[in-house]
Amino acid sequence: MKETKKEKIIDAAVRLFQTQGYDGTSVRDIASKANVNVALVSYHFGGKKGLYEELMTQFLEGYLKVIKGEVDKTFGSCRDQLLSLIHSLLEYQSTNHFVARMVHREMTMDSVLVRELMSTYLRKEKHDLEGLIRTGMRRGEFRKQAIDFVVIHIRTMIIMPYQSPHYLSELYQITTTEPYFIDRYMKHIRQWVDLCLCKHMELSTSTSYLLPRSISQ
Amino acid sequence: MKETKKEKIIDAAVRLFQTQGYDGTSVRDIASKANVNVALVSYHFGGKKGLYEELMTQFLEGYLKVIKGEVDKTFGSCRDQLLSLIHSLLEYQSTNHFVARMVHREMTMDSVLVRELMSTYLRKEKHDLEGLIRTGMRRGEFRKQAIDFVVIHIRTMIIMPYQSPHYLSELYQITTTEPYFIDRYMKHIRQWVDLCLCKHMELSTSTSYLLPRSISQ
Amino acid sequence: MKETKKEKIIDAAVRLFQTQGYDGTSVRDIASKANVNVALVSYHFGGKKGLYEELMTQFLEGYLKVIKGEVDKTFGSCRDQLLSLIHSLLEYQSTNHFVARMVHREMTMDSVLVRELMSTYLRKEKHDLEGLIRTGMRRGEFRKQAIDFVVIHIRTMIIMPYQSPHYLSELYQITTTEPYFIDRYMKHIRQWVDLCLCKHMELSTSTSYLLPRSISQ
Amino acid sequence: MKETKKEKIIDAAVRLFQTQGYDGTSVRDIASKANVNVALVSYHFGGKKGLYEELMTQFLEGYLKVIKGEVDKTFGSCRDQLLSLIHSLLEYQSTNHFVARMVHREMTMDSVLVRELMSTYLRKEKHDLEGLIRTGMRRGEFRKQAIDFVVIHIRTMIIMPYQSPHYLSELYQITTTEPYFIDRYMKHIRQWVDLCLCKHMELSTSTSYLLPRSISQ
DNA sequence: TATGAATGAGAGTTCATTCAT
DNA sequence: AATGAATGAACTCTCATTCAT
Repeated sequence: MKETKKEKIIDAAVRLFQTQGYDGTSVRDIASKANVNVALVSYHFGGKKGLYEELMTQFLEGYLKVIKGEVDKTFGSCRDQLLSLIHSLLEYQSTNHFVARMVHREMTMDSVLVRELMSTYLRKEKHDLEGLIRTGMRRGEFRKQAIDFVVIHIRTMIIMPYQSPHYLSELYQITTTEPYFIDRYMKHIRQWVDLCLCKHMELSTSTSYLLPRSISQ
Repeated sequence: MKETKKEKIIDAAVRLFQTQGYDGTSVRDIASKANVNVALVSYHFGGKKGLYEELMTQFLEGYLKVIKGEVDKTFGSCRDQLLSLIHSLLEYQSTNHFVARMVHREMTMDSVLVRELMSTYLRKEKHDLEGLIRTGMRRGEFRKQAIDFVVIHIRTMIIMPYQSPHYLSELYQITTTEPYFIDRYMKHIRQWVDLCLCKHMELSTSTSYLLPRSISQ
Repeated sequence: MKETKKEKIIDAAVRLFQTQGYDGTSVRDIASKANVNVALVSYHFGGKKGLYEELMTQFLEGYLKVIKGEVDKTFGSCRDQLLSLIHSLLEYQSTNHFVARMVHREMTMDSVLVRELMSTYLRKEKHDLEGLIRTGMRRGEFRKQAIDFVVIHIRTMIIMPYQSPHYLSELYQITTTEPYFIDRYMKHIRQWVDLCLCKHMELSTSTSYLLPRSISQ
Repeated sequence: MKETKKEKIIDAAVRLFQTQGYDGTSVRDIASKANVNVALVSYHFGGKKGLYEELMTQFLEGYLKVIKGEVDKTFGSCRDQLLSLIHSLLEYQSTNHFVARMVHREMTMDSVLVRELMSTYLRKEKHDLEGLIRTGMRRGEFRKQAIDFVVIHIRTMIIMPYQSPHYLSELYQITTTEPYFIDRYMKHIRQWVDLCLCKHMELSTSTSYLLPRSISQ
């Protein structure tokens, strides 16, 4: 057996949580989709809630790690760093798109866990994004404006394709997992960054930013 | 009794669905919060599902009606019409912010109902938004660019404050229901419209668009 | 309105009890089939149980009355009287075949009511049937044999077509309500009476008994 | 534990269905009579309906098997074979008298399941009984007469003691499960067969038919 | 006489979890 | 590590009935 039973449970859970939500998915659903005994969920994860929390934190930890990795890089411009960060987060979510979707939906719930996760993970995300924008403004790269809405706007753009993929695919036949989606979407984002965020004179001259080869436009 | 029991049920349901999600809310929760007998939910709405569907369609119908109302108005510019439309939709959601939040979350589920609602309601929303943008481009008001992402971007901005209000309030102390939130948020959106959507020369000259007094900037 | 609402309820109840049994039929079923408000059942009959008991006793009272009417007639022979009695009971059940079916099924339940009805009604039926058979034996018309089984056998034959009409129609395409069924069935019963009950020498001579014209063989 | 919990459920269900009917019995009744958790009924039988169907089909399958066993035997006369068949069916029902009573009552309902069971099981019963009677007529053992009513009559006699045992015990103090009941009842049936079914000349000579010792008269 | 709203009780089923094996 | 049996709690919904109108 290639995949351990524990992994099979995770895979099944992710897929079901993503489609039906946490409360809409039963342990039996998961077990039967994973071809595994029901009791195993409790055995391996200490129950449905444990499995759920593991999925949430794993995703968010990876998410944070991506941010940290990008923030630690040295870039010529804040603009390029921001675009690289956004790109990496899109790729991370694309790789784990089922979990991503699940996490984004569950994060709209009003529970103790969600509040905790926000404090633990999203606060860091907020902090790092704000730091980046603030630096850009200080350096004169970005236009001065209310920082809150800018950060929120950026975050919304990052998350949207994996929060409403169903909407995109149903109404626009856009599959957020297909190879070139991120490239196309990045073009849109880059435009936003250059027009809305950066100071205007620079906008026509600087057209490229450094990226790993694989995601070059 | 001022509020009929049927209305009390709706109010309770909206509040609970919004916080815990549809599957996370039990009929008994609703009934007890509404100070009403459990059986009354089935009596008035034909069950939990019926109540849920009524809430969803009611909200979406009202949403569409707002769009229709705005599209039928005559404006000097597409820009002003777009901004007025966005503003009205924000106000509509603000008035029904509990339902709005519930609907936006449930719309990320993968169910037959959601698919139907998308076809019935969101397809119209998409159609009208696209029409508006396309007209603006034809008239030379808006810059030519991929229409898909533009529409999606606009929709995302409209919806975001009521899809993730919890995030905003928890991390930014932004209450999306407070009186001036819409004004502040509109300023941000207007900036986006002028910078990203409109052709640049005009951007510094036209600064106002017609709105009812109450929402003047 | 030709039929009063009370009668409409009775009709609907009879049809439903007959098909689904008492416990399998809800007051709402009855009311909706009768196009009548649910509360009317309680109003007119003091509840589902009251309606049920009224149907049961009405049928059984009529049943007893038929027996009494036949027993009081004067016949030349016990054989003819027995056959006339059987015939009348078949006709009575045929006229009220829905109630008949319902009563016969419900009579196989084990409840206080059933026990009471047995004591009140079926005991009389038993008494009269036994009397008739006993007289026939005393007069030398009927062969002497265990009276218990004979009476039970006769009763079973009387009841069978309305206790298992569904069986007959499903497997034999015999409709127990069609005009000539009773005639055909009586021929069978008469054969049984003549062969099994009567002394043999007489069997070929006496061939007819007095009946209303319509059911003449 | 001698009896498994599954068996305990079956026993309790049979007893309750028999007394109160299927619709009159609740799963909780069954579980509490069986000293078992309510959920176990759904676990083992997939719900009340599943349990019910299992009981029905199990009984009817056994019933058919008895018929098949008798039909396959070789007898000197059709009369003896018929009597042996009837005897075996009485014994089978006597052994499972609770289920028998339940099945016979439920078979008078008008449901999809009943229609299916009739097609599946009772059609075979009808076929075999008809075959036996027809052979008897061809061989000259049985008097020629309408075969339908004969078969129905026989079936009615076979079933009656277990369809209306309550009637018998209440009004006649006849317990259909007591050891000698079948013997006494068989005497009555044999009389019917000899008088009504067989040709008359033979009736006084042939008085016995081969049976296993245990049921010799 | 008739009704729609409302109710408490109980229906059958599913839930996540535990336990002995 | 893995399982099938078993459980108590909770689920949604329907039940027959009552009540004010």
